[in-house]
Amino acid sequence: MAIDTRERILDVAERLFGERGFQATSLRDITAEAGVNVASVNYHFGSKEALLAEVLERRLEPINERRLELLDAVEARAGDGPPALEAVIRAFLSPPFHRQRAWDDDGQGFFRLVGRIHAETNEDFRVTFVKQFDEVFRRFTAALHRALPHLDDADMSWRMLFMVGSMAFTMSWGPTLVARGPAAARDPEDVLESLVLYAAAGMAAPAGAPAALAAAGRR
Amino acid sequence: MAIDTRERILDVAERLFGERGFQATSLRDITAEAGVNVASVNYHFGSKEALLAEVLERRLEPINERRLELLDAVEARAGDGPPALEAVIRAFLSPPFHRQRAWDDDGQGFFRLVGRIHAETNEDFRVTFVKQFDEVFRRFTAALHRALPHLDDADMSWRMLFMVGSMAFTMSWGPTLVARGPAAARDPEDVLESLVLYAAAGMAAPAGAPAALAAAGRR
DNA sequence: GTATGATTGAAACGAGCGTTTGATCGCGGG
DNA sequence: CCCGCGATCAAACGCTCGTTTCAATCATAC
Repeated sequence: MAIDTRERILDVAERLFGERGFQATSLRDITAEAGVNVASVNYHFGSKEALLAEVLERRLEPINERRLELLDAVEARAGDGPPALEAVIRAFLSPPFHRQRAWDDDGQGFFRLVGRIHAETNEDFRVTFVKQFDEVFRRFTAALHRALPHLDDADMSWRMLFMVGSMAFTMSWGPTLVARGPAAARDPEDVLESLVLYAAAGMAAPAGAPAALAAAGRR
Repeated sequence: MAIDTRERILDVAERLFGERGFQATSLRDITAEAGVNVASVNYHFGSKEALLAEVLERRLEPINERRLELLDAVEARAGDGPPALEAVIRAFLSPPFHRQRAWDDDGQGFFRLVGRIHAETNEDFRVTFVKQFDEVFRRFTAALHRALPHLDDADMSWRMLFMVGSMAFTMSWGPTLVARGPAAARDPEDVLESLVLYAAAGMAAPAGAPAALAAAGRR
């Protein structure tokens, strides 16, 4: 049919990967729903894995670009001083949320996919996946170090992992939570704001006592 | 062979599900490595899905029991007053970590599996999975409400999702992070402590402004 | 020692998977 | 007009999957 076969495949794949996961979605599911031939995936993308990579890249590239733009603005505003913690965190967290106007949007496919992708796939894919975030992580780590000089490298690494975890989990389970607990239903924009406040407070928490000492004190 | 076929299958399944994910692990992988017949999985457990359920239950039941025990102690200590926030959070977060003495432990299989399982599987399984946490969630929600009276139901739901997200993500990616970034390598016990501090600070963050108002103010 | 019921074993089943093939279509340039 | 080529199609390939079958084996109670 053919307005653009490639684009149709990418759209459907994004949604189905998000809904069911990568492994559980077959190329036949995707192509049937997109109204194209099975062979077209391998013709246009080469393989199922390559399709996943392209689905992710199509969305992640603009998101990571936007993150860096926002961080540039925050750092410019800060001049030589430390950047504002909350602003740095907002620069990191807001871009993926801004595709998601409502919880049942079309964007939901990608939203959930990003949440999922962190837990699925094998170790090799993780490495490839992480590489796409290389610059983003370097820049944000540096900015956060300036905003939070009391944290050492290890503390910072773990806290960033905590932050990304909250984000990924929210993207993956948010729709489920909203669908089942009416009390929790809120604008995605408000959830983002809530997440920014939470992460900023967590990041700014006092550093834990050094390893061995703290452990000895507790036991 | 045969000390206990059931147990051997559960052990190997736990590790492989953790390493590769549920869908990506075949019963033939599991049974070959356990040195048992393929048919024994269906004989002892009924199906692959039922095997997963039992793998999870074997570990989660004692973990959730321990969580409630610890919460009982915290609440007893608090008497009629509000329980200590950090203690409540530690009661929730510490049990799954205490199976994990080192990052390359045998316990790692389950550790990573729990992280993975939150993002894998289909919507139906999620519902079943969540039910196992019903009491735990109710009890901890109530305790946290007492410790943090300034949060409404929606705020609390989302912040608990954030907390669980940090935990799950740490369990899933912690080993990867440690393996690749030597700076981040720390005792799991210290990472737990770091996570408790982070989550307590995040939970205690001021409540966001009401939805529409905050949005209007920002835009 | 033999009957009995639980467990294990080798083999096969049918279905679904990702991928490949080779014919066919549609269309813009010579 | 038709040639050439990218795009599409139906069909098939080879493989792996979860599950089932049914005979062989084992442990136990009589």
